[in-house]
Amino acid sequence: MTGQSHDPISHITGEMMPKSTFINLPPAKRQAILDAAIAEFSAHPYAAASISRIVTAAGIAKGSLYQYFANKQDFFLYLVEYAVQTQLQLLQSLTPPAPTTDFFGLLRWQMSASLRVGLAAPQLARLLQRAFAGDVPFQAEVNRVVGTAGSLHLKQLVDDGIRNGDLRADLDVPLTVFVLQRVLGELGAHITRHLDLSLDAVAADLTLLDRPEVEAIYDHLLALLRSGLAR
Amino acid sequence: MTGQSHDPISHITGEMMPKSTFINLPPAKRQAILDAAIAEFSAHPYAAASISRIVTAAGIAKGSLYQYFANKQDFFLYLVEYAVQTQLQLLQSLTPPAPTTDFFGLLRWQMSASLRVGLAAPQLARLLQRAFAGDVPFQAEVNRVVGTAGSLHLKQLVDDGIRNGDLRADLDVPLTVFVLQRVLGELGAHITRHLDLSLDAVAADLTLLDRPEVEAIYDHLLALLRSGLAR
Amino acid sequence: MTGQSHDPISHITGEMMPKSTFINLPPAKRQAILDAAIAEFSAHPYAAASISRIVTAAGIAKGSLYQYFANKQDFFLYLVEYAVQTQLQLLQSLTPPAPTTDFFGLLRWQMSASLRVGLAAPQLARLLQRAFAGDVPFQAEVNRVVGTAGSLHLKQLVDDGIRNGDLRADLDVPLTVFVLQRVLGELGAHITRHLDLSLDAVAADLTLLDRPEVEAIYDHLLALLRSGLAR
Amino acid sequence: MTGQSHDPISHITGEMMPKSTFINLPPAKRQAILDAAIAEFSAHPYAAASISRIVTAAGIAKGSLYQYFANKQDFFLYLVEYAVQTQLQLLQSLTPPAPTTDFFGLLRWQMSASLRVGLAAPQLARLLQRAFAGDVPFQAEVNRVVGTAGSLHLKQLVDDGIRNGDLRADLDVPLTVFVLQRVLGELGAHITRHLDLSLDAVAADLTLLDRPEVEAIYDHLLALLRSGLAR
DNA sequence: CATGAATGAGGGTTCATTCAT
DNA sequence: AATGAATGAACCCTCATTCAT
Repeated sequence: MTGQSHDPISHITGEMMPKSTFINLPPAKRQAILDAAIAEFSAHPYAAASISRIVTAAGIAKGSLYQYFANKQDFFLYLVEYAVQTQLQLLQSLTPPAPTTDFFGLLRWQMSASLRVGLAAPQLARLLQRAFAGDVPFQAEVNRVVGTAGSLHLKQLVDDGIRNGDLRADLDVPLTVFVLQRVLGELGAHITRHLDLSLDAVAADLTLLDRPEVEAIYDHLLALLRSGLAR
Repeated sequence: MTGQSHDPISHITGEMMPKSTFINLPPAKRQAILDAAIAEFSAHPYAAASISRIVTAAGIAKGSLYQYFANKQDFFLYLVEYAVQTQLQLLQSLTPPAPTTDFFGLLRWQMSASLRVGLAAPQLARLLQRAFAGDVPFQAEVNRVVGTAGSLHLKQLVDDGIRNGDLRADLDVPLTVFVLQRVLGELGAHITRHLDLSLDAVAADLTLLDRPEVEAIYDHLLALLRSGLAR
Repeated sequence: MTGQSHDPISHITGEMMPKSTFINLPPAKRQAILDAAIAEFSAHPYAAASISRIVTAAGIAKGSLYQYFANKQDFFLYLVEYAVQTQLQLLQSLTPPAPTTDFFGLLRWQMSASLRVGLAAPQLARLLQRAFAGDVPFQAEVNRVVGTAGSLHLKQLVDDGIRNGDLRADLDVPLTVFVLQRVLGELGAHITRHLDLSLDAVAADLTLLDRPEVEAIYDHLLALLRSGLAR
Repeated sequence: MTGQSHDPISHITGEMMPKSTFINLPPAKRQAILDAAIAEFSAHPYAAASISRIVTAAGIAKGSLYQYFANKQDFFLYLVEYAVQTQLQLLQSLTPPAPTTDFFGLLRWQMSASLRVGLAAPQLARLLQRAFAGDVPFQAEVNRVVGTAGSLHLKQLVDDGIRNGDLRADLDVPLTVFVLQRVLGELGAHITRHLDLSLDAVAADLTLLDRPEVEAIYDHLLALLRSGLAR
């Protein structure tokens, strides 16, 4: 496949795709650019991230980047999309739970999985955090690119839990999803902080997450969500 | 020498306070500067916020700002501190709950209070969010300035709840504090989003929070935290 | 009050004035900037003229120019205005004709005067030519700055000529003004070309225009305009 | 080697012709390139005209253009030549005047004809205007390409007029040609401006030029040139 | 012959900070 | 103490041209 003509999709999906020139790049070069860009955009807020530093780190000419992407915003949106896709792939590479698992079993798997995904690619996670933290002047485009992927998945989980009878039927579903999102989203940060681990250390050795202290935190959190705080 | 070179000394002396010149300013002028700065730093990420726009809006000379603060970072840190103090004052101005109230009663008050505080001064809230969202290249200094104010207060609440017997004695206290922090921190956003209110509308008319739907959300969240999700 | 309040004056006067910073510059420095800018904008079309070359030639920092003018367009518009004013002053410095001179006498003086003005400051003349030659992407602003100065003066001349009885009463005045404008506007170019003079040579020594051949051309042109081409 | 470096050889060999590759192109493709280029170079000053936009609009590869033409200047010079040729062809396609017509009759036909030609192909006219307005950094080459075509024709007309006895024998011929050139060159602009017509409107409907007001302007201008301004 | 990715100098502009007044 | 002009590095982006495929 050559694909050197104009990409018909880009007209439909708007400016969130790289030009075909980037797609057709030798994988090693493409990855070098991605690596440099992810490092830069995860280390600095969007406004402070520097295209110049990226091209220097990637070893390409500045003009080349503008053959691949229309502008800084387009570039960043592509990285956001790439980060989402990569994280989804990471997620799917993990051993899924048995299909018969109940809600809290699934939630436990979800905890471990999102932790591992977040820590396996901490730069991608940081980049995505930035994309949603009001860091960018084009929040709407970010949302359009990412869609509601994250919360939709959780909503499905809760809906199924109610249907299965695992959860109370009178739950405020949006509120429940909100709580789960907020808690799961930063659970990794809590654990690393609480166990005095550095993000880098964990990223370098994910087996640090197999420690019983971590399992204990999962258990505590599950107990809290399952039965509440009250005596 | 010109430019944005870092002063190595500032790291040693730890400047985070305005010089006395700012303290001694006529209150009206001081407030004009604060207003302009808070508007700018809440509207733009730290890196994109412009000193030039601030001094223009405040009607002062650019050089004057550098008589009051060592540099942009020092200025921002002062604003963070100011925001924290102001929010604490707002909090203390609200009718406190009866001292005999139990943990969940206190928590309910806390929900309403943090919502009102966040919405009464949305710019300050936004600025603080930015300060913690990795927006700034001097995260450590931010944490040093703010201290553990927020979570300390919640820890106290939980500790008391356990002591009073309102809460289960086997709670993982740091984990519980973490959950409460995460949930309370964005509860306002969830409510405004869920009830289709705009932040500005609520900020303009805090009585919108007196609607029964809001109370219902408090109730649901309290029930969830008290008794958990399980049937 | 805070925010990015607009300067109320700029809305009225429009962006065609330098900031006061330029006005207050030491005359020598101000002139150096003007000289460098006029040289650049007369030597290159607007789009090809380089701010970088100007500041280098003027010996100032690039940022300084942006303290004086809002942007390239604003800068250029100021130069256009300056060129018009300077040429008017040059014009007024020439010995005016006796007040009783008839139309064709006045026209003869006008020929000589506009020639001398155009050649005394050939860069300004060239810059103004560019400003009207569709060189700039903001033609409307150029016209607003310059106004109808040039053609108004000629119209006055023609109107007076008709009133005095020097000219036929049935003239199409706008057409006549158009013809005079077109012919006078490039008369200097015709003369230098025809007499094999270089613009620079004439600019360096205006007395070259005192040659009888030049006077002869005036006479021929006057005769042509007075009595037409027909035998 | 990259960049906009000048090829020193091109000055010697005087490339102003397209390479044979362009001549041998399928007519449809060749015309697409010409159309795109004329649109671009008539819409933007030479320095601001973009080769990238041209190849995009023409649907060809950027490199292909450099197979046809040595560089931007060479390309532009070819377009100038093409514009001149095309306008001459347009001119010859108009009903010529009777061969016995006198000078002023021929001039009247010339007025109408140059108006129609200029308005029938306004982009070509605009491009030629730019080529002569000092828009380009290679004025000498432009003049060499176009030659003295325009003024030669007028000179012929004047010479014949004198020989026929239609014109005064003591005319300064170069001056007369100069006057006619200047007046005829912008007559279209004067008429459209004076009659409140837009260039586009006239270009779309050339019959707008058949209005009696236009004829009246021709008559006035002829009278002015024939008998002069004096009473 | 056609292609279009690669180039890097150069474009205009903004920035936080300094310092002479 | 207050000023605001001066600075020049850094910003994002565009350009005409080349050359390996």
